[in-house]
Amino acid sequence: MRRKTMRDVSVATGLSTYTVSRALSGADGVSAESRAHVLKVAREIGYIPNRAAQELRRANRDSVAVITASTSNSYYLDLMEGIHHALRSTGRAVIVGDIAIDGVYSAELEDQLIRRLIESRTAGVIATLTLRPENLKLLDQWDVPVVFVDSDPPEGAGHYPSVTTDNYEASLTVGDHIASHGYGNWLLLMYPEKWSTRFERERGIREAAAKHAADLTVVECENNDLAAREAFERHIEGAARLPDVLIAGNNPLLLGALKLCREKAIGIPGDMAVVGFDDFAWAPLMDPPLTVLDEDSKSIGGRAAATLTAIIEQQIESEKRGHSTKPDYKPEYRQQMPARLVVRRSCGCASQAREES
Amino acid sequence: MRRKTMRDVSVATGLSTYTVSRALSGADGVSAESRAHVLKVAREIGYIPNRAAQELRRANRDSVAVITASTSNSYYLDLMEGIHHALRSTGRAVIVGDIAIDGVYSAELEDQLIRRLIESRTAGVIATLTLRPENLKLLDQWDVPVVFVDSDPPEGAGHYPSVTTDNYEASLTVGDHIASHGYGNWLLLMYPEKWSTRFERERGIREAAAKHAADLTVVECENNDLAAREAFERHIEGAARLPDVLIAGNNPLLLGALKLCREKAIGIPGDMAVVGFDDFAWAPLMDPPLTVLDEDSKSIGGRAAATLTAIIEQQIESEKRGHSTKPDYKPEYRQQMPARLVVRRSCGCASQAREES
DNA sequence: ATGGCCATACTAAACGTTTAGGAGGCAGGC
DNA sequence: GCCTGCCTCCTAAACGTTTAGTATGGCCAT
Repeated sequence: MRRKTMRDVSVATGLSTYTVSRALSGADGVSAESRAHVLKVAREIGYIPNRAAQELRRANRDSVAVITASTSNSYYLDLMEGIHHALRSTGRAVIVGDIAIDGVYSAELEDQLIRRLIESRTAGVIATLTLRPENLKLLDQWDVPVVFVDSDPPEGAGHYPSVTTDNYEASLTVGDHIASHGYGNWLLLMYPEKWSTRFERERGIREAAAKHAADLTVVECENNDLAAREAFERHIEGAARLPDVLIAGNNPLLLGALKLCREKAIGIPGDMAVVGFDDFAWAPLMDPPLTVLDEDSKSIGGRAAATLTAIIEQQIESEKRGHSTKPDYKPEYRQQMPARLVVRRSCGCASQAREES
Repeated sequence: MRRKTMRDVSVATGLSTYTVSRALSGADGVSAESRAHVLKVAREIGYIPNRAAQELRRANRDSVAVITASTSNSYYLDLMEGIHHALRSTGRAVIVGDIAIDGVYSAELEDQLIRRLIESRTAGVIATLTLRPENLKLLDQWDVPVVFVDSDPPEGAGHYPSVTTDNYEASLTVGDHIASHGYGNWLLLMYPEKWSTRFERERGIREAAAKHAADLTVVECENNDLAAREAFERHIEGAARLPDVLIAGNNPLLLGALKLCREKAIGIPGDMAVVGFDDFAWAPLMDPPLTVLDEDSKSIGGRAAATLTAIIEQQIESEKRGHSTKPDYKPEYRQQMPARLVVRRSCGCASQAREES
């Protein structure tokens, strides 16, 4: 059975493709009867429009891309849920582009993906990591709006919208809390700078350490649990004694470190306290329950998607009026969401019993 | 700056669009010099092809969609990683369509998504749940191949490819293991039938219970932790005593049940043993470490993507030869992957010490 | 010379929509 | 009767590619 085109509907109804098009799209210039007739016939013969043709003709872009690298971190799930949820009502499809190979970021993949997104005239991009400046420039040339989520634009592109946790504030909170336990020897386990949340998180912890006169060591490793485990092991083998407290930069790193603790029978919080970033479903059930800094990933994702949608809509509007078609990045699109310290027991707090489930 | 089209390259090189097209696509019929010249000029003026036009003209579909519902289950992460990994080399983009609203499957959303996928002439579909028969028929009419992953085709569509864990075998293994502990009173907590893995899992457990003369109760709840918690609570309130062992149908349900155990101070495995389906990163670190049936989600995802790719390629081949363009579903595309019981301590096994990290 | 063959390149017609520019008909006001 | 304005609908030209059909020139064998 040959695919039905608009011409088929046109022939079957005896109306021109003009009328069919207007009827199906809900535009005016068509009588109520004609419209009803067209809709009926279209349904009967199983006509489904061809988006490639639509897009070509009206030069409208209608899907949104999310760029991720290494989604092994479970907070991506919430982020994605937030994004999907917010985008649902706009009718835009979500294209997920992962630019990591076996968990490691690849610049080449990033270039390929960006090119591909431009080829398919993507309506907008949500980036979960800092993009290369060349690629950002390319997207700008093609008027594709970009919103950074839980990450920042590259150096010198500060006007781009971004939705992040207020990581600096958050880290200060973490630092203050562990200082309140009297720990003087801190170890911060951190992922690479490619994920730019590192800057503010590290700055906050450093500042808190200085404020509370604590010794701070920062250890960097790749963004996955195996690397974290190894880096942590190397560190404690080289050190005279265990740190008082381990601060894990995110979940995969926390996992790696805890695996080593389990293996080496390092008691938590007895031998060493532990604090992490990003809450996750199983944290309250761990042994001991983990104290973590919770960011509301779902809201962050939703907010980012909503911001992107607003920019796209505004762009479409101004295009209609013949104005510039560059995305309009308003300062208020740079948003920081508060985080919340979820105190459980791994930090050394006694029996914070049952907080939220 | 106006967007560059192929015509611009044509003018700038003094060659026809025919030559430019062939040069860029790497087809023959173009001299080496011309090709080099075209490539150089195209790069210089910043030409990027328009996919809508390409797709329209060559009627080729080139992205692949993954249909999910409620991705709160973390095994989706591995599944997706496998899919992305396998699809990377094919150059096909991945479109993720989530058809759940606030964690609950929506048929209406399914219909919308399917229509949209046909509109954009998607090359193929990976479904993580059983689709509605109407939608499957629609996809078939439009020659869009579908592969089910960790789920089955609907009734009467048994010839569709699917990649699943051998859930029946797996459940028998689980049943045998818990029977070996001497438990005689089993509780199975299960998600709705919309996720079709339920059938085989339940069948296996039922059969094992019968074989070992154990009492089995099956409790159904929505596919999320809150619902599981509530259903489990209602059950134990209505029952004379705790079951000897709780078998959780998947991770979210396991999480919900464990939360209640923690709250009610139900000791595991002392008061009640626990076994789950689907391993996850934190399971070995739980208190006690969880005994679960591990399915290799990443491989399953990869296998499904590879199968789909094979079908698509074959379809393109046969189209070239003017043959039928229906997807060719070979029987061997129905694949079952073995699962592996990861014995830790929640089942009652003593100190299975340190298995894989 | 002539014819055949190959490599290279061009022209123009698609692909399936949307939409600018009109055409026709009808109603109302002069 | 004629003009004007308003609906409704049509014709035909885009949108940016790919490709069938064709042309040109060079080379080689006859």
